[in-house]
Amino acid sequence: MMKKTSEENFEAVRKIFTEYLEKNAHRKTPERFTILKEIFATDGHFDIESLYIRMKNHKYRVSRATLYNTIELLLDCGLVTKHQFGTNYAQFEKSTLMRQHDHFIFNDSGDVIEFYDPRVEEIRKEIEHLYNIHVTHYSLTFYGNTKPKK
Amino acid sequence: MMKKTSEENFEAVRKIFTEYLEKNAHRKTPERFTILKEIFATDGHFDIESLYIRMKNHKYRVSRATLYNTIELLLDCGLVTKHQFGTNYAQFEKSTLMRQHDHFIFNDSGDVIEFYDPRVEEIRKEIEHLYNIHVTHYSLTFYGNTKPKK
DNA sequence: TTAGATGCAAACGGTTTGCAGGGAA
DNA sequence: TTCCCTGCAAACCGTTTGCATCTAA
Repeated sequence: MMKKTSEENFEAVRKIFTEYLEKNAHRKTPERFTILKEIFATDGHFDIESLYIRMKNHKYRVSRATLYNTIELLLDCGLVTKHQFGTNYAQFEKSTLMRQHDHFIFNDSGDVIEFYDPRVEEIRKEIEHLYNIHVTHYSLTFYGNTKPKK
Repeated sequence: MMKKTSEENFEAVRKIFTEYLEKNAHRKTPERFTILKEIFATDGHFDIESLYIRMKNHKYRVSRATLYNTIELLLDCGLVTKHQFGTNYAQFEKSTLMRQHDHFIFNDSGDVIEFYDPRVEEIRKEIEHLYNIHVTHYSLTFYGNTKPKK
């Protein structure tokens, strides 16, 4: 089976966003799609300020207000997820089609390792059952350093 | 075996703080111990602003700067832990002698359920081994609602 | 045509910083 | 007496809001 090209993948993403906007009677403005494209053109985590600067460098006329506005829509339709890694500003991550994952953050550099562990899902189910609650989202983050040499 | 009174427990806490201050050549100011006392006199999570207001209501002369300063010391000696529950302000929790626990946050009210699950520790060990890293701290938080009635 | 979206700048709110005065050692 | 710590207020910075203008529908 052929791997999808990133263009094809982005078309799928664009379609999800388009349908979300139509369904919720939001306008399909060029700004919104430009922001979507910029986010999906880069890997890793980002914050609003760095996205703003990146778009400015690409000569796009955009305001922070619109970035915050659009991120909100992208969160709502699940194309982007939000993290608060212990700092007082939010970081974001484009959603991938790959499975759920968690994070390890290096204390000094802020670098990120992503990992997956099925036991988190088991814990979630047990918590839901135990307290009769419904989990909408969660966050598991480990913080630390590279292991010191012996 | 008799349960310790809260006074006895607080004496233990005061001692930890005192020894920490002495060991690190920090002054044992009355403000620092008043803040410690105020924090341990109340249950649940708190943020700096509510602690500030609480102390003002108790007619203590205290500044936000000193609260931030002192909280930093309390974090450093492990008497307080810091959380960032998806908001853009920090919340704190006095350390208990009980075992490690994690959190469930109600989306609407912000209310907190604490729970413990040993599998988190297993995940931590595996992550450390897998990536050759050392975990200094971590955060597992579920967010959600009460289960809707059928 | 019009209500929703945008860019800009000011406002907001939690946190940090600068500084003169105060007090622990 | 020293210099760390305090209270106060201003600065800082990520985020939100108000508003005139623009534009998708």
